[in-house]
Amino acid sequence: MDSPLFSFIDSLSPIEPLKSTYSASSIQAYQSLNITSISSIFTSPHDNAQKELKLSKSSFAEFSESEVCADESDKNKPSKSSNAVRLFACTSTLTQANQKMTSSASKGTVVPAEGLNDLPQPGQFDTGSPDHNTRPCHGVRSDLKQGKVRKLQAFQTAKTNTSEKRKCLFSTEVQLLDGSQPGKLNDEILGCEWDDLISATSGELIAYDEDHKGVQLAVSNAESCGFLLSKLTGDGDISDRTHPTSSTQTYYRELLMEEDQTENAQLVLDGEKNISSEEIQDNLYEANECIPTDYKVETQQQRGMRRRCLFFEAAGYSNRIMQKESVMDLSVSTGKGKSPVQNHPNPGKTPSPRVLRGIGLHLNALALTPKGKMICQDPMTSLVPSSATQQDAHGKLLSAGENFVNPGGDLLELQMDDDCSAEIFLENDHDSSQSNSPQKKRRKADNGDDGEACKRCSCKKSKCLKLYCECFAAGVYCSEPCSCQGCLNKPIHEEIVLSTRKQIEFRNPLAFAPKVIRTSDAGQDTGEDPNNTPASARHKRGCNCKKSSCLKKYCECYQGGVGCSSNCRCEGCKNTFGKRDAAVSTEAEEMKQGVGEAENCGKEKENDLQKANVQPEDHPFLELVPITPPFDVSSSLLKPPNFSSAKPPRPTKARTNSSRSSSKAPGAVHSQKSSKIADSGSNEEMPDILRNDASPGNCVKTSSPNGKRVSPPHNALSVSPNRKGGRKLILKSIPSFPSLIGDTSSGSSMNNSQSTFSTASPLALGPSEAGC
DNA sequence: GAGTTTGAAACT
DNA sequence: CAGTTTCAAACTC
Repeated sequence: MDSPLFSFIDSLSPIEPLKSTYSASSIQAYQSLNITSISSIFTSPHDNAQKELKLSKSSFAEFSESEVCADESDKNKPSKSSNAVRLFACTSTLTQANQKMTSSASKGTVVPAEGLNDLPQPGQFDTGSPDHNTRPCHGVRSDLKQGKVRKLQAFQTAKTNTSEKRKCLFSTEVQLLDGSQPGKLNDEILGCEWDDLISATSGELIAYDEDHKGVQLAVSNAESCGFLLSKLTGDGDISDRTHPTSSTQTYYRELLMEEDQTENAQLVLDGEKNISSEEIQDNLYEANECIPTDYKVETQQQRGMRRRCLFFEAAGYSNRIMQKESVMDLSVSTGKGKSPVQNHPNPGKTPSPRVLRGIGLHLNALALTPKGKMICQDPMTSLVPSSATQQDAHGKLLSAGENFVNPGGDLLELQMDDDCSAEIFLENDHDSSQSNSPQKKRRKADNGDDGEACKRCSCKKSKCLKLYCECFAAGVYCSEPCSCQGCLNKPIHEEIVLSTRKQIEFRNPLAFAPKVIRTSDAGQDTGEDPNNTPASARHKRGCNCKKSSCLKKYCECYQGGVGCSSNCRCEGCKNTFGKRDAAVSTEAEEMKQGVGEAENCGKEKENDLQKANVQPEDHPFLELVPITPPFDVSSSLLKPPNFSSAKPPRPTKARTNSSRSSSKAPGAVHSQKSSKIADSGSNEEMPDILRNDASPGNCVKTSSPNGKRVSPPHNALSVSPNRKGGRKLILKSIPSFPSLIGDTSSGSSMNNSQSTFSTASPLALGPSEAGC
């Protein structure tokens, strides 16, 4: 901070305080933002990826050169709005040179108007071509990141000028452009700058970056954008800002600390407060941001992934793991470890944030259906921090997957999609999605192995604004691969999409919730015993199959790789993953709790056997299924609120749940084990989700939510007295989740933030983002 | 690739 | 809330 650079920068930062403009715009953006943000959220990851790619490649180069110059000049003068972005990039270059800029909060004002303006104006980006999407995303993300950045910066005390930050953000691009710098930049990369920019927008901050020549922020920004969107949508943002959760703060602090903060004074900026939820999210992403330039690409992809991927959650989870374990890798690449994530002593925290991102529950469901395919794609990207090369990323992902116990299965799948993600995104970015092009799909399929990996719809009458549309249901924007007609599920129509989403959610709060809930155990189980996993997971609503005997994809349960449960109203159920009767019995047992355990065991065993027979061979996904838990986690973040508000989609389920819940205590399942207690009847679903979430992180595994069905025998957990051991377990997981998120703040804080989000933005795109 | 089947989603 | 219609995916040929 103190370094001459600082002073130098300060002198440089002629950039006028765009704050006002920026802040105003930013604010507006936030407020209105949701739309943009939403779009960003929904925007298919593909788009983002594309944009990023473009930027990284051609754009960067261009920017780097022309813009850089401009940047310098810009530094003194606010650049043009449109150019702002580029300028940022340029600035990034500058930043590279000077990167360390500290702007005090007071300086925050310094933020270059241009950049700020630009950033704040997501709309501009959006309007643009497919690229727009990316840009907007950046903007959004930048905003999101800003929060993070703020935190980081704040923590760092470093005060970077918004302009600088902007630069940084773009710098990442620049870096990309400049092949030479990447290495250095990587080190420097800090999402911070972006964050700073964002923060600047928010007005809070000031960020500064020190050395971070390049800023990968852009990448993180994209992600952050998603968060922002979610935040925005969620209102939570504001609330969060106003009331930063202790946990978040702590988290940020830690992040900051981890990063370079040591270098920078640990000042807490005003922004810190503001950071709150957003920051949290950002933090989550931060890891990504932090990731070295190399990761940038991946991160970008991740964006797309997030949006799209159902596995989002899983990805997030995996990311966590990745970060934790792989963090080292990242740090290595980055060299400086500025990325909080990497540095984070507490991997858990960082991961948790990501997990939060994973919010997109829907995705889970989708993911399930795709069976891994989808998962593969996005998750991969999302999971992978961002390695220099995708391949690396893959490797990382894989590694990450390995690391993940539960997610592991997911990870595998994720890997698959590298191709898909990249290509798809690229293609998707364009609006073409609407245009019917089965070919695209094919392509995806071809590329992704699983054509399904990438979600694509063929809607003709629904305009992709109904749950009929898989993309929409998954919380992702339609992309090129889609062969839909009259598609309105595009970033350009964010508002429409959001409003529609809200309507649907209003009608059915769980509409976008993951259809299949997996117990945390599932992952483990799957890993260990494929048989169990399926059992663990259950379709929330349950199916209503009559002719398919729950043996075809028509059956959502089957499609999701889960057995039918008491919630199902199917006739002649022959679900290989678990028959309804069995499920019912299991539930009954659960109801009985301890009492019927023995019986359940027997039944479950049978089920398991069946499953075992079927699953392994027939349903690879089962493994995938475990993924859901992670998603759930993320989803839990978003959705919990929703759930709270949400009405049980179907009374029947609710009923069952309620009955179950009765035994369980709502909410608070702070301790994992306590989770048992926790199940609140009301939240059964939520709990499940949460459970899932928690599971990944915690031990969910230990307890098998699945318990219901899965084999109680297998898991003592199942034994859980409560009607559904699995669920109980889930609850447990929930508590754990919070803990993961922020040890400091504790789950509660997290929960709050989450809840706010969820509530705030029905869209939540979290999912989409998460989505991947 | 076209047509049919299926069951969820949406509507009444 | 129940019944019907609409819709798009899944499936079949």
